[in-house]
Amino acid sequence: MIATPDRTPLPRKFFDRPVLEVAPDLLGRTLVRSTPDGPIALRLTEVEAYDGPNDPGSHAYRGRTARNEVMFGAPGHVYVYFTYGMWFCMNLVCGPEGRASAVLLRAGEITEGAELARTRRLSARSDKELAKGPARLATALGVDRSLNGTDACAAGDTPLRILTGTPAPSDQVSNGPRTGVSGDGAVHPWRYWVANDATVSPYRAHVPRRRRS
DNA sequence: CAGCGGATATTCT
DNA sequence: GAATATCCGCTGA
Repeated sequence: MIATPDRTPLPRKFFDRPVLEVAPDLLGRTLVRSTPDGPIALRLTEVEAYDGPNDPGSHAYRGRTARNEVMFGAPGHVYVYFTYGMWFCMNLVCGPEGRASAVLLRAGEITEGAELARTRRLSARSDKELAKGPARLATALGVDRSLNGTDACAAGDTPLRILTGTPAPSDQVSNGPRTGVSGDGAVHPWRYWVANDATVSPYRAHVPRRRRS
């Protein structure tokens, strides 16, 4: 069989599957962010699955709101949320439509456009840290709320798409509890990462923080 | 290196 | 009012 062309975007049917199938299958794939200043490419090394109605850790667990409405739409679209008053995080909506499941993109290795990513991540002490964490990943790629609802499967020079590429071999994929998730949602081992990869973010258990007076 | 406080939108109570 | 799918800069070992 002829090798798949490297720049082919993943089709919508890739995302129209249960989120627990899609999440590990995304590891090793390349995300391309096209900007007026040039492209940035990222090899995904860490993701987390959120399964709408069955998942207390999901933004969609308590139903549809203005913030999470993209999760209830078609697979293959980008859900961007703003958190802790400062940061953006990006997800890819999975199937079936209406289930409100999505994969949070937590970390990756910048493989193209590192110079551009560095200008957005001035605090990074090495290139390994450019996208080591979900908010860092979104910052490095210049992703904000204006891209919420973007179709990652559309043809042409779109702002965001995932290339077919080659997934990480399953024997190199590890999984465990999700980062920063509390309560009943913490029991699910739905964080997936490429084993022994230096760009994977450190695990942090959920810690409630006292509010300032 | 570990620990902790600050920033403060969005949602739920 | 309180918690959260986070990160950064400072403090002290």
